[in-house]
Amino acid sequence: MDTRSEIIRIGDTLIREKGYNAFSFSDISKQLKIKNASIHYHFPTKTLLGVSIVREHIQQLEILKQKNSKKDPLDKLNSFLSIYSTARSENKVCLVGSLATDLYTVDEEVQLELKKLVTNILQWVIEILDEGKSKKKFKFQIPTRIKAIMIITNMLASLQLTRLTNEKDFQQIKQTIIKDLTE
Amino acid sequence: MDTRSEIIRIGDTLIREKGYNAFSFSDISKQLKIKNASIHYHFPTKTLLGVSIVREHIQQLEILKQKNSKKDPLDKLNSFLSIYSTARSENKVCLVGSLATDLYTVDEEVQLELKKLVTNILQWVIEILDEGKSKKKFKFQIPTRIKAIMIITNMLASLQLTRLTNEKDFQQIKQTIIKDLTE
DNA sequence: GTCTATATTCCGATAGAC
DNA sequence: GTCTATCGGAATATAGAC
Repeated sequence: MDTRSEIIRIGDTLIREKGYNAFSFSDISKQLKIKNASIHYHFPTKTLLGVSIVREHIQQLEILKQKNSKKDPLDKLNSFLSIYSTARSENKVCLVGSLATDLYTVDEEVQLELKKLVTNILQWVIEILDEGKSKKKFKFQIPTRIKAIMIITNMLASLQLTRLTNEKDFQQIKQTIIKDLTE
Repeated sequence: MDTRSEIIRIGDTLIREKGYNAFSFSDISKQLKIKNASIHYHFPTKTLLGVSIVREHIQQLEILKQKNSKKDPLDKLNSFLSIYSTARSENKVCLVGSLATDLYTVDEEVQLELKKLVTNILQWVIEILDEGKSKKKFKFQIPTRIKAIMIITNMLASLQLTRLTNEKDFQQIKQTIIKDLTE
């Protein structure tokens, strides 16, 4: 893979393992076995790297949406929830959760890109829930936006909380979300 | 108030506004208008300050539990949820969420103290839910532990997510949690 | 595109005077 | 308990050689 993509990949991992303010260009350069200054060639500032990492998530989400566009609502929901399952298995939190706690320490460019990501995620989950409801696959009584946010917050914070409790809790919560919608 | 308590109070605010790795002893000393070295007299290391901040939350939780011990389950639940409402109104996230994302960058003493706090929070919510169910005040069909975690994750992540969406979402989620349990 | 070398700033922490 | 002064280290970032 090209160096630029590798830097984004490693930076993403570091943000989600340790947090934005805890990782340095030096952490990345050691893993890539190149020097600090070489990272700055690809990303002159940490802010530009941060924006690129968030942008990568927006692009990956778009790809996942496309892949699922012909599937039924339950498959779409499972695809969405699998994002968090993958993170859980790697003991990472999600990018939104990690950057939200550090929000007021990152430059405005990163904040704005993160808002775009959140908007896109929320929009997709709302679409999935609305489609599921109109096709009689999902049942829920509250506004779709609130239902969507409550599913997202369950998953987002489960990644954080089950670092401190029990990994099994995460799987049960995921199953409960699906059961709650489909029964 | 004594300097030691003020340091804990300011440190707590900084962790929940900006994150553990983004705040420095210098931030605290500027606010208190004393010098950096004076902070180190009260807390020789950042880790000791971190542990003291988490411990303060454990103590405040215990006080809140005591205050509510004679009240009915719905009042207890409202008291618990009000912790997050207060945080939301100050645009802070909760301590658990903030430190969970930075978990692998803090010393083991802080991690262990945070686990104690999480255990205590979870235990209290489980007690409230069990009492509410046995007194026919609350209805829910899933294991109490899972229900408790899902309520906690809704609130914890709402503080983070609504930094990026809309503050009104937070209030609706809180109301939905109560409605879901009581209807 | 990667390197060496360096500038600058900030951080956690300590010694010792008052 | 607070101060001045300072150490050692690490961070972001840049200049210029290869």
